[in-house]
Amino acid sequence: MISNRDLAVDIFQISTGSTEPIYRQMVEQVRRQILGGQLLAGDAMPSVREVATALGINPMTVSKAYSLLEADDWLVRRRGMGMVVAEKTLSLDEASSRLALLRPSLERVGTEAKQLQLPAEAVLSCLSEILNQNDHDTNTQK
Amino acid sequence: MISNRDLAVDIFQISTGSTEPIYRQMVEQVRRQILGGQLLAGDAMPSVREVATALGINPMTVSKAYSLLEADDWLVRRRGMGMVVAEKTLSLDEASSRLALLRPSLERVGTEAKQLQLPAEAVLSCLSEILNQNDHDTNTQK
Amino acid sequence: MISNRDLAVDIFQISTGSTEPIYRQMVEQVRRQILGGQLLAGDAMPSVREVATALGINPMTVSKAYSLLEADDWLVRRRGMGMVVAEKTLSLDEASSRLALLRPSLERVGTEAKQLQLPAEAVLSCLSEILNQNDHDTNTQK
Amino acid sequence: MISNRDLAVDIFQISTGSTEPIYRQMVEQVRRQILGGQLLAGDAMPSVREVATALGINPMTVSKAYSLLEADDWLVRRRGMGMVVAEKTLSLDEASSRLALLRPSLERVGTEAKQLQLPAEAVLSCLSEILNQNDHDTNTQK
DNA sequence: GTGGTCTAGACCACC
DNA sequence: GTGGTCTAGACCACG
Repeated sequence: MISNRDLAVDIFQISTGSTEPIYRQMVEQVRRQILGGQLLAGDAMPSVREVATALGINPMTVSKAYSLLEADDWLVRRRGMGMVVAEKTLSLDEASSRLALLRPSLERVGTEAKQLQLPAEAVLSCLSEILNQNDHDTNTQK
Repeated sequence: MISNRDLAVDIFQISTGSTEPIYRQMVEQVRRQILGGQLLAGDAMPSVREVATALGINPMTVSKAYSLLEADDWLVRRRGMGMVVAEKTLSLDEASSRLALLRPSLERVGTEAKQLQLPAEAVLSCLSEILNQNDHDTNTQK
Repeated sequence: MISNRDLAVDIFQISTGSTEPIYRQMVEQVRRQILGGQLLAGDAMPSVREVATALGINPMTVSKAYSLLEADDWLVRRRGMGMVVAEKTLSLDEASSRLALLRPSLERVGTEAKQLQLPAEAVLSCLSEILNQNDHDTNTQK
Repeated sequence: MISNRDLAVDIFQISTGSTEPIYRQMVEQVRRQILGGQLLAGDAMPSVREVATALGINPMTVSKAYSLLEADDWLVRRRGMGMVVAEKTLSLDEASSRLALLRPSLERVGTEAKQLQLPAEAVLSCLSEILNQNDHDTNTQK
């Protein structure tokens, strides 16, 4: 069995050291997981308090992220029953569409690699390694 | 001939929309270009005013970035001659060392790709394309 | 001369007794005043702190309203220089379009009047009186 | 014949999307209908369960509204017979008195119309249309 | 139990 | 000076 606490930890990977605000990290992660299909329409999100205690952050920070996601129709509020993943009209089944969402981060890597004068092969093999590691994690986790 | 204005544009790629503070973007970019060898010890940096007008940002922001770079011994202030790239004792000739600096960005791509459920091949080929494009730009630009 | 404090009081008419949250009242009022033409693209909004002290509410409440307005592209944030009315692509010059925005409130009046069994003439003459009073205020104020 | 389910739908016009709490919407609507004479002393109210299922809301919400109405002597609890409209000592036969209860909503329309820069005639004709539509509904319904 | 609102106060980033 | 973020804690509305 998976507790709600684990659910919160599973959904959110927060890095407090980043300049990216916590609430924004949460918003982006939920968006991507909805688009990626890990979070399906109707899935219940862990409650504000659960997430807050699991991640050791303030409930209002979580609430802010949830509110923004609700305002953009990614989540729906069920009165007194928490937040649920909304049914998005737009579907991004096509991997190519989802790839477009990754592009800004890839271009960031591109400029950084260029400035560091790194050969393309080195960068690609390093990324390949990271991606395979992720797959491995996912598989063993199942 | 290349004006200083062009130089400023060449060195700094600022995105005002990002949550990443402008001054930090500038600091990181100079650091990487020194490590990568685009900026060599003794090279003159464009003046605060030139950078500010070229990029349309506040001179104090540029000044802050320069001050931080000076405090970390990446730049040296030459009286009457503006800022100059310092001679760093530590060298990162090894590409592997410089690759380590790129690693955080690569891991960010990794987690985003995983959340978007994107296949590794698609991500790698897209990045490969971006890296080659950059090389091409550099070549034709020369 | 008009102080910024007066500006804040002029733009925002907050009723703390209402069930409508303060920040939402503010959002709606700014939206209507942009649509109505009282607030023009480029106009500077009073600062968060000014509004907060003028209305006697918490700065974060004002900030929340401003953030929501920014998220919906009604306001634009000028770094370090406060918020400014955005240039909306959509124009609602037509009074008929703006009337549509008033419709929910009118229908509320309709159901309430029906439940109170009030004759249409009485309701209309009362509203007419209120509207003329407003015009009068505006004229004498000029 | 009119079922109790229809009765519930007839008495209560609930908008779940509103910021106005559901129970308060219910309280206000019952009050207005008693003052307006649609609900007469001795009339039986539909049961909590009937209202809840008819409107698709939580029974506790209905119960809360009824309790508040009872506390304010608008309804009386008859053992085994549910809630019944009370005999109010105060009477608001005069339309002018009941009009006063509508005034807050009318003033809200006034401020919104002013902010939207709408001409009085347009607002009045739109409201007139709505009021006539209501009358028409009532007549044909009978 | 759920989320929402508001307050008070601290600290940061940017101009 | 500007707005932004986060925390801590109280209270409300709803189920």
